[in-house]
Amino acid sequence: MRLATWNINSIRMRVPAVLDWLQRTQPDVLGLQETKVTDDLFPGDALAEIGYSSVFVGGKTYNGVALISKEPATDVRIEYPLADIPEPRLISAVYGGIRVYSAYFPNGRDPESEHFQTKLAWIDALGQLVFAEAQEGGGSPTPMALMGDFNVAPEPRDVYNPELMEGRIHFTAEERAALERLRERGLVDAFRLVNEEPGIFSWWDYRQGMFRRNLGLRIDHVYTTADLAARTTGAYVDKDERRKPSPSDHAPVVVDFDVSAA
DNA sequence: ATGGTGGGTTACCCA
Repeated sequence: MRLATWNINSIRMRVPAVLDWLQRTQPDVLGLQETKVTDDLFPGDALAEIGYSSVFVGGKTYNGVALISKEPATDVRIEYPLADIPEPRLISAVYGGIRVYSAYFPNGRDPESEHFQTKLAWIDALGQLVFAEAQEGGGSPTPMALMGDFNVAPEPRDVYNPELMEGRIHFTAEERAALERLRERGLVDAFRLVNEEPGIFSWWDYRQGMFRRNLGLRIDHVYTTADLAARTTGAYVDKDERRKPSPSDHAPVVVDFDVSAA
């Protein structure tokens, strides 16, 4: 099973890029963030023409998330407001018995701002929600893949200059601790199970030639429950996509799982 | 410390 996550920074600006990428990459499920489109204008028809079905929730100008899949989604949940943030930042659905989330974590803006505290509260509320959903029904927990733009670089090897970035937005101790709490509860950074090198990033600021100089952050993640993580077979960031004309500021992150005997 | 770039029902916007 191939899962992918991509902050697309306007789906309408990049319909041809998404169609081309899907056809070349063939993910089973792609989570998109920052679709920046109302539901009536989501390009579901163009995706359906290449064999992908879509579920989505969005709004004008900001935010918006979607799940694009080969097999139709079941038990779709549009999950907001979360922690009192009334923005479409979370959607999930079940594919092959796995609940897959596309999540757009709040940016936080500045560690001194109220938006930063709201971000931390949102992450903790997300943790409460996903584990509660996994336990529904009382039997064995539903396997899960929580993927999206987390807006947090979890470790020093995930930022281009740990000393410079320490304490700045996306790399504060508080944000790292919030992700650590997700991992302590059983989620695993599947990417890092198979790809341990430093200097692998998923986002580069549009400004100051940051991409050209490879000054970025790894803030887009695929966190899975341990049962699924144990089946991780590969992971990569599709940096070529960020090189193209008019790219999103994020590159797609792809993680493969062998679920054949699951 | 600032601003650079780029998205979008172009805003004292947000990333």
